[in-house]
Amino acid sequence: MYEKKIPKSFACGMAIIMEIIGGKWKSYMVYLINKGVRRPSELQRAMPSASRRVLDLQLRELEFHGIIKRVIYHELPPKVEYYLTDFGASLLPVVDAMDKWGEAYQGEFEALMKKKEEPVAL
Amino acid sequence: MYEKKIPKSFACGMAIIMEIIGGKWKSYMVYLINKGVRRPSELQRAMPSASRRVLDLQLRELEFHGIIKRVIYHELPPKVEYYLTDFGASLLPVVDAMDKWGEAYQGEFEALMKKKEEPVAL
DNA sequence: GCTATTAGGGATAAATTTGTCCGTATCAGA
DNA sequence: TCTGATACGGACAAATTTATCCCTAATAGC
Repeated sequence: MYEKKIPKSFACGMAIIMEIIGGKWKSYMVYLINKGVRRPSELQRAMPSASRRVLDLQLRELEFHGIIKRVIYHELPPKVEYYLTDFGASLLPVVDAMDKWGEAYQGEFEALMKKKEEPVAL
Repeated sequence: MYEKKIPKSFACGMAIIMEIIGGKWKSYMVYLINKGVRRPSELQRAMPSASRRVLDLQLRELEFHGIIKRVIYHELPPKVEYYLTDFGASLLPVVDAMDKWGEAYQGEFEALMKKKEEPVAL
């Protein structure tokens, strides 16, 4: 996956959940997989700005961390589906809270950021 | 702060909250500041494994994003205190949920990771 | 024969984050 | 005078994450 050189220390709860869903698209993938978007190609269509390579890598990590389970159908063209494990499902309330906060405060956040750009009055 | 080359797109709520507390120590700092650990030197003593430089950088970003407010006392030796803004305080339930999840599932997570290291039976 | 679909890896580059080291300045105390 | 505390920034290096490009392999459709 990549040999880490700095040991991770999971001193607080945040460090653990960040290790798991800290990737750029991971939390959104958990969200989508739970919504029934199961196949890699579907996931990519749902997140067009994510590169397919990175989605694959992050799916591997979610699988490695026990959040999702990969089900392989031996068909052609290949078919794979991802499902949340029970462990992964336990994340849903948290992911949901994060998403809800983001939706609720997006306006305020963007307004704040916009103010930074305004020229300072003289 | 650093000129970003890849534009951020905040298509979903998760992306926003990740932008804000995605840094390695940010969520923990929000947590600590709320607990009353206000001065940079105190924060560092509370997180000895974080480098002071990075704490400063991430404090700047939290301030930039409107999460914390810096109060400067014009004294010597210098004194600075950080406080959560109202906007920052709105994050608390989410940060708390993340932390609680981490604490609750740390055992399960580590057990899962440990299994990966076990030799496969033949 | 081309093209597209499917899932994914190898190699590598670019972007970003984190860390290290040193320097500014001021005052207090040994 | 030397050391330590305080807060912070510059310059740079190292680690990590994300992105780009190209490859495999089987089948359906034109």
